[in-house]
Amino acid sequence: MSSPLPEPPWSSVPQRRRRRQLTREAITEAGLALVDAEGLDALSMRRVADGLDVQASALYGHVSGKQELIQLMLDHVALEIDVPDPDPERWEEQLKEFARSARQVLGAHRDLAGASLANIPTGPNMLVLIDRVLAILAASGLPRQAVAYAADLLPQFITAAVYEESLFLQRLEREPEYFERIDAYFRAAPADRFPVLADLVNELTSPEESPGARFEFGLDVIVGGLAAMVER
Amino acid sequence: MSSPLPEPPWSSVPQRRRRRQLTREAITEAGLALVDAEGLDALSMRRVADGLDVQASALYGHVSGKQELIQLMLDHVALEIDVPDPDPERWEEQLKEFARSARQVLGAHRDLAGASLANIPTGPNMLVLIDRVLAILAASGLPRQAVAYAADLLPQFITAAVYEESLFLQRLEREPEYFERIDAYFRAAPADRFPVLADLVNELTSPEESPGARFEFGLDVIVGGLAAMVER
DNA sequence: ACCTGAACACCGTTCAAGT
DNA sequence: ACCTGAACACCGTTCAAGT
Repeated sequence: MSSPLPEPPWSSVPQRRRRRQLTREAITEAGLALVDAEGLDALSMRRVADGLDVQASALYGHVSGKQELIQLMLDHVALEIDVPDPDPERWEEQLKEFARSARQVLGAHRDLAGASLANIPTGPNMLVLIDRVLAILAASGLPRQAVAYAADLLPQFITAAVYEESLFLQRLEREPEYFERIDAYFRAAPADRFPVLADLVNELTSPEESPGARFEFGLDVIVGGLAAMVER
Repeated sequence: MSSPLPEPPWSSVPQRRRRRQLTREAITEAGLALVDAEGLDALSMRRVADGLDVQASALYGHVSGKQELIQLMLDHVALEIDVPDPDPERWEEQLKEFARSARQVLGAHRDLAGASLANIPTGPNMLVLIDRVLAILAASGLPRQAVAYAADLLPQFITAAVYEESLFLQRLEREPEYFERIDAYFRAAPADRFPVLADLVNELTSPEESPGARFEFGLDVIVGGLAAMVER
């Protein structure tokens, strides 16, 4: 058998090399880039692989599957959320500061929040986040079981609220007349069959008077409800 | 050409006829039966069609697609949710009665609640539901904008809470040792890096002392938070 | 009018084969 | 050790063709 010929000098050109080594981090960031660009529905192992110039099956050497990829993405994002160090005098405002930071960070990744609802995140960064939120709650004077439940309720509210906001924004983006359509739908509800709805149609359909007013309302309700439970 | 032969008497046997006419209602119920049996992930146009002994493409003569099917399923379920007639003296307890009924009805259909988060339902039965919940809120003395926002917040809480409960139950069903795994995971968190979490690990991992205690806590927080906003 | 059959453009995941 | 290529068992949706 003849020895293989040496590679001619121009042969290295066509094989465009991958920009970076395939790692869990690279895969995670490619997944986030995809969600940022096109939303959660577009997230597939095949398209993440495309973004890294590899075959989908190559990803399985680094992550166990789509579920783990989503967990890695959520944990990556969790790192950016700010939680203040506990100050027992200001626990209510501090919970709101955490919630606003979480809303901003999560909201920057389209409807990624939906993945957080479907797939309760438990990565290392998420543990740190929970510990820091628990610290604020523990300084509130709430009973211990209430502290534990509140650490579940508040993130659940944040995630659900951000998810619905982002779905709304995404839909508006893809279908600019969407707002007018649901507006018209509510206004078309006959007052004899839907008396209260008809009476409140302006409040139900009017845009938020300030950005995040609806989110701030939910925050006021929940933090206010917790404050009412503090034993005095 | 020869005339076609008459059908022999035994030929009608093998063509097993469909049990009922294909209608939106039949499709909706087949979808619910599938979700009840196997959960939201198993819901596909092809499998719904299988359950009705038709091809998937046949469904598109009755519903515009999977999104509309989900809307029909949610609206079908909404009909079963009880909302009391408004009594201004009891608005707080009445909101809780609605929430408990919604939890029970939604929770009976596995993780269908997830579809309600992803796909904000707006069918006719849902409109009636919103009108009736708004009626209770309108009798509370809350400001009008707060009434409108609360009619969003409360269902959002219910849906998110039921969704997470059902995902947990579903996971327990498929992986009976799941509870012990997350239990061990939380207990393994080192106290020097997660001091508050380690301190509260019993409260975080212990099962609910009574069924729905976690749901009732969220309900207390939200309804209590709303009560604190009533102008007096 | 309503359903079938085939097709199109996708999925997640596995696994033998290559290098 | 790590990636490719091919395969398996699925998706939602469209559309010409049948009855």
